[in-house]
Amino acid sequence: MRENRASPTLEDVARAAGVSTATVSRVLNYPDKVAGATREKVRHAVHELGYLPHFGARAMAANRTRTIGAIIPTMENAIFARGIQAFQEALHDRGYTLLVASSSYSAALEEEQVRALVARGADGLLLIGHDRDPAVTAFLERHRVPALVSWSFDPAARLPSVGFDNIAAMQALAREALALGHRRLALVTAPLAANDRARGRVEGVRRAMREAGLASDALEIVETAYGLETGAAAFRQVMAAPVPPTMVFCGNDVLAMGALMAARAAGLDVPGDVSVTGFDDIDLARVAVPGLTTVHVPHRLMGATAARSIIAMVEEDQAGESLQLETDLRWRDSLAPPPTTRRD
Amino acid sequence: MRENRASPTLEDVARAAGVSTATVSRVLNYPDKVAGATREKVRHAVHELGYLPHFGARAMAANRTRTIGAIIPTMENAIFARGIQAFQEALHDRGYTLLVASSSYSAALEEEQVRALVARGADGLLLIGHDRDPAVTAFLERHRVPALVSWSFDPAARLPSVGFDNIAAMQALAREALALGHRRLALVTAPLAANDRARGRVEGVRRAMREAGLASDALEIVETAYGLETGAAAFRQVMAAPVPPTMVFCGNDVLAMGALMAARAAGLDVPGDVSVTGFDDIDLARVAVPGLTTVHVPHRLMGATAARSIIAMVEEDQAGESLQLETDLRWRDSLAPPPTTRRD
DNA sequence: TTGTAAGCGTTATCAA
DNA sequence: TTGATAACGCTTACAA
Repeated sequence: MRENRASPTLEDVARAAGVSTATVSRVLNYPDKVAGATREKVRHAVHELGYLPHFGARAMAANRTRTIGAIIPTMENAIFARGIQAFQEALHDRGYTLLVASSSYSAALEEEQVRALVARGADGLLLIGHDRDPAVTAFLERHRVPALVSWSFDPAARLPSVGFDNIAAMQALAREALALGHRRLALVTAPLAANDRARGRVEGVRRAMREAGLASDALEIVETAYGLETGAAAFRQVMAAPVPPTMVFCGNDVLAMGALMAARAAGLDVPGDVSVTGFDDIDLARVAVPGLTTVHVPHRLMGATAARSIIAMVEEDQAGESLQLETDLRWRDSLAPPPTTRRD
Repeated sequence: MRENRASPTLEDVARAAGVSTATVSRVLNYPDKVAGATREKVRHAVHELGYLPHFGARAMAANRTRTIGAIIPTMENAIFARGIQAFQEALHDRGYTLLVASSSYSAALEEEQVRALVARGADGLLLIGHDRDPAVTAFLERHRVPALVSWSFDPAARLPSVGFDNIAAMQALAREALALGHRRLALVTAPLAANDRARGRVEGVRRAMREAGLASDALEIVETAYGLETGAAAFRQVMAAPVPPTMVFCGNDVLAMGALMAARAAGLDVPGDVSVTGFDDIDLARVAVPGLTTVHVPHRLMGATAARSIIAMVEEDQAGESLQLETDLRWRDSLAPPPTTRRD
């Protein structure tokens, strides 16, 4: 059995090249520590045999994998796709491989994924948002795996972060809406528990309301799972109020697209009858009819910056420095002054 | 240095529990081969120490990882997201972990990713489409890693596949367009090289044209990279012809959304002035204005079926059986009869 | 510049 | 039911 070894090993290569395994390993890892002729001989043998280093063996011997893990709430939508893509491109440029796992917005699943990625030898981890069981951070510390938070910025948090200020970003948007004259406000958001980004965005609207002298608890809030249909349903719910809002903030662009869908289906004109805004500025926002006014997040920059940061943490055993990025408003067509006609 | 060992090992657990490492390993892998009391002692120690098996060591000793790799052209869009999500859920249910890599629609990168995943110990691989360098298949054979193709079905291909017939699916759509009276047809597609799905869809339109007695080389084709903007540009190009088409097929929904965007920007009514169709039926297709008529692909079913199939290949050393899934037309608003007015 | 050999943390075979 | 112990494939002192 097993006469036909499936994959050649270092030893096979060494034998073929007539050198020791140490030399082959050196050629693979520190080419210039080996004489030119030897190097070529070895490379030839490697190629000839179709040799592939065994990752597990390497991880065990070297105790590092040049692998970074990332755990995002979901792969199924565009919100994280662009940033993660940039993250992975930047990692790749530095010779690192990205392993992506998704938590389905579940704290328990996130914890499981953290363990899975650490077990797989991730040298460092990228996590989304600051909200999580301290046990997770403790686990990471115990295993000496550096972690960086993104999509959220909080210099006071336990883990370093590369992200933006969700409160300020939403507050800026809400200020504009208030300046246009909106007074009856509603907000559709992802579930707030264990989601500091979502809570930050709510807080942003509230602060803008207080600034404008409004009672911030007058804000009608509907929490719902991520999705087009759920966004549509939440919008319907919010508009079913005896005195419906003239302005519906959505915690992200996908929920906002759902709201736009529901509005059209209900024969409501956006922004004539009601204004709708999103958050993220994903591709969809431009395709929407009407164009979706939203908060632009510099996803690609964020991903690239996060990559640089986590690599520094891994390689230089650095504490990890927090970095704040700026967001800005993208005016399109879905936000306008409220209807002037008093119907009641 | 390194006095404080970072992660506890099997040996630490064994010592804490007062048993041998073999027993700890048994508790972890074959719990019922160990006496109840011993088992509990060990489990307690595992928990106490926060022990986590070292993946690399395990891979090396057991020569399997319960990991499946998947290489998709891109993570940045929705086309693969849903299917892959279903794939991973099904794998998870069976105790497997999914590793996703993306090839950016590049054959060379795909090859690199295949090697990376095999090096990481993937027990099996999911690939998209049948087009690839035979060297890749040879490599997989040499390393004894079973692979399954999805998003395309071809019982004659070298690798087994779980997917649908791209030709027939597009042909069915094109038949409808022809039945509505369209005669000047154009098609916007992803680059055809190394993409059997895209080529199949073109062929589908051509066959329908021939069936209808049309010269199939009258089909105007524009190849372009994946994206909203590129789809828009390709649409503009196609419509700039001296005699513009009344019908623009798009090879996927994202290109179609780009076309819709461009049409709106150009003041063209869809489907009044020109009909547009997509392929895939991603979420966007429903949000589009007008609603996008497209080919529905059973992504979730495909992912789940592929998972079952690849696991069978891995566990039972099975050859892998090919399975064809059905697609169907989703009528929405972007396809209608051509304008009746003769302008020329 | 190259080779020898000792780990790295598991699993699995064989004995007890 | 449990324990020794030999792999597994690689990296890296240390020696030559």
